[in-house]
Order: sequence, then structure tokens, then C-alpha cells
Amino acid sequence: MTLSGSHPKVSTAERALDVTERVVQVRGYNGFSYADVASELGITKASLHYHFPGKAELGEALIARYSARFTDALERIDRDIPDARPKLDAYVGLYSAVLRGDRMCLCGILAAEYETLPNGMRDAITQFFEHNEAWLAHVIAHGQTQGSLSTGANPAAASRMILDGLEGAMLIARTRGGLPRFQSSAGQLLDTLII
Amino acid sequence: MTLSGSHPKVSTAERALDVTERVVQVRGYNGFSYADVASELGITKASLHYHFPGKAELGEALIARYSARFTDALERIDRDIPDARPKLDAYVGLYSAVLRGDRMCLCGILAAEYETLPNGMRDAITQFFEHNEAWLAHVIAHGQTQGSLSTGANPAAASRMILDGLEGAMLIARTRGGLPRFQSSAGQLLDTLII
DNA sequence: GTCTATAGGCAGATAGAC
DNA sequence: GTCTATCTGCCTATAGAC
Repeated sequence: MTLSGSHPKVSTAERALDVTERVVQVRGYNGFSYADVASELGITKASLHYHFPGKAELGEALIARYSARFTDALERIDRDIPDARPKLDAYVGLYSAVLRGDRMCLCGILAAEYETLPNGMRDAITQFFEHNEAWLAHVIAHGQTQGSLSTGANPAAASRMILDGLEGAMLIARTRGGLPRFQSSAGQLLDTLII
Repeated sequence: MTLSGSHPKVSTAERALDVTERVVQVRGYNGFSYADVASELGITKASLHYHFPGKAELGEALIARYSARFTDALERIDRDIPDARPKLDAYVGLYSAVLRGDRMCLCGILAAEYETLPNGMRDAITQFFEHNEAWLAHVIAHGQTQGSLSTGANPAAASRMILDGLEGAMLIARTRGGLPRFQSSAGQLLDTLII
């Protein structure tokens, strides 16, 4: 971490993760190659193998960084926004930002390829969804005791519906409707779920 | 179509579609090869190329058959079940049957790989989702005029929420929770949506 | 850290015999 | 319709020089 300028130097490994993250979110894990990433970085495939020994390790590092950032974002929402419904709106905002870059949720697209992935990646994907569900359930439960939010379903069931609905909405919006369809669907979901 | 026995002869092309359908629903379009399908059929890759000139044509034939069957199933539900909510339950049942075979909805898994697919496949996927949404909207609107069903959302919005929710629930259930999680989530979705 | 060179395998696809 | 044989290209991965 540099303190000097507005353009801190970024390691090659970090830039490789940036490029890989994008191509995987667009084309999937089975739809990208070391050659894709290396050529965009301006290095060779062999150099990329120096930073990440194999595709599996690159994939695992990818999810690890993505999950850590997502966790940070969730903690920030929890800290900065007091009421439950605005928290959920901010959660939807995270998804909107991804879709705006014509990307799919990383773990959503990897979930589709689940059966072809190495075990380390599978476990990390499972944990990502578990953590998201737990955070949503916590926000909903807290909103209920706070009195700022009420729903017909219990927190665990409501959190599953939100996670499923948002991932599905992203998946389908990328084939037609794009961001407007996603936002309309996501807004309707929260409006219907929160009484 | 044979009328004779209980084991009618099935053409190689048809059997090839059966195998391809399964491997794509499990591993995705970028996760299977001509070799996979040919070896399971007990023929060579070259023979498979006789029936389907290329992977794109095989993929297009696959969606065409899948969509036609799905359309038939929807028509049957519409004809045989009078009330809206049981129709929607039967619709969910179509998804449950797919997941029971450890598969993902064909067009759902292909939606994840959308950016890597040939144009013919993309268009067919879009149409599949459009048709599903239109059918759901029609069922909901009909149930409303019938008086057997009411929802806070309008039929178009409700149909999007159902489609998104079910596709997302399938996607995530395959990584954890399986069929029980899907059915719990789907049931909750309809219960919440239908007032 | 990055390179050149290369290995070994599998991909999708075609020609032509039977 | 199915086969053998083959092509070309891309894939992941490694060895070893700089």
C-alpha cells in the first residue's frame, strides 16, 4: 500500500486478478484462458503461471478477494445505514453496480459451472452464499425488533428469497432487459416482501 | 413413431440430444465436448458430426427441443388445471423435476454462458424466457379476473419475480441445500406473492 | 519477474473408405 | 450412418535462460 500519489503502483498479481475477475464475470470460468488474461496484461502465459501456478489457484484467489471485498461492503452498509429497508436497498445497489459493468455476480456465474469446478472453488462459493444469507437474515431480524421493518416470512426464509431473486434477476437481465429490468424486479421484490 | 412395443427405436440424433441435454444441464455448454457425447453413445465424434454439423447446430437443436417440450407442458397445465395457484404450483413442479435429476434449467445454465454462445442459441434463450414470462402473466391475470387469485403486484411484475426467483433458487440450490431448499424457497415465494 | 521454447493433450472439424 | 485417420488450433503447464 502506497501513500504517495493518486496512481499507486499495483502489483502484477493484483492486476491479473482484476482482469480475470472481469473476464470470468462476463464469460465464466470455462470461457476464459490464461492466454486471455496474459495478453491483456501484456505479459506471457508463462509469467502468469509465476503468480498463479494453475487455473485452480487463480480461481480460488479470485473468489477469496471478491468475497473479502463483498464482506467489507456489507459491514460498511451495516455500520453507515441505520434502518433495515435502506440497508436492503444498498444491498441491491451492490448488484446493480455489477450489472452496470455488464457483468454477472462472480459467485452466481460460478454457481452455474459448479459441477466443473475444483473443490477449493466450490467450497468458497458455498461460503459466499451462506454469508450473504446470514447477513440478510440478520438485517431483517434486526429491522423487525427495531420496528422499522416487518415481513410475513421469517428472516431466514426472506433472506433466501432475496438472494435467489437477485441472482436470478441478474442472470436473466443479462439475456434481455438489462439493468432496467433488474432494478424493476429487485424493487418489486423488496416491496412485496416487506409489509 | 412406433406403435408396437414398450421400447420404441429412437434415432441416434434423438439419443444424442438426450445425452447432450443432460451433460449441458449439469456441466454447461462450455463444459462438454463432442467426445463426451459420442463416447456415451458408443459412436465416434465423426459420426456425431454427421447428425449435427457443429457444436452450434447441436446447441440450437437442443434448445429448440427443450423449448417445444416446455411449451407443451405449459399448455397441458393450462388445460388440465382450472385454478391459478395450482397452475403455479405445477409450474414449480416442472423445475423440481429438473433439479431432482441434479440438473439445472437448460436455459438458466445457458444464460450464465450467454456471452460465449453463438447468436442462434442466444435468441432461442431469450425467447424461452419471454414465453415463460408471458405464460405466467397470463395465468396470473386470468386468476385475478376469475377471482381465485390476487396479488399486490401486477401480472407482468409478478411473473418476472416468479421466473427470477425460481431460476435463482435452482442456481443456488445446486451449490447447497439441494431440492429441499429449492422447494422451501419456491413455496415461500408463491405464498408471499399471492395474497 | 519475465521471457522463449516446448511439451502433451484435447478441442472442433473434415476427407474419404466402407 | 459409421468408421479411421488426420488436421489445425488452443489449452494448461513446465524447463530453463535472462
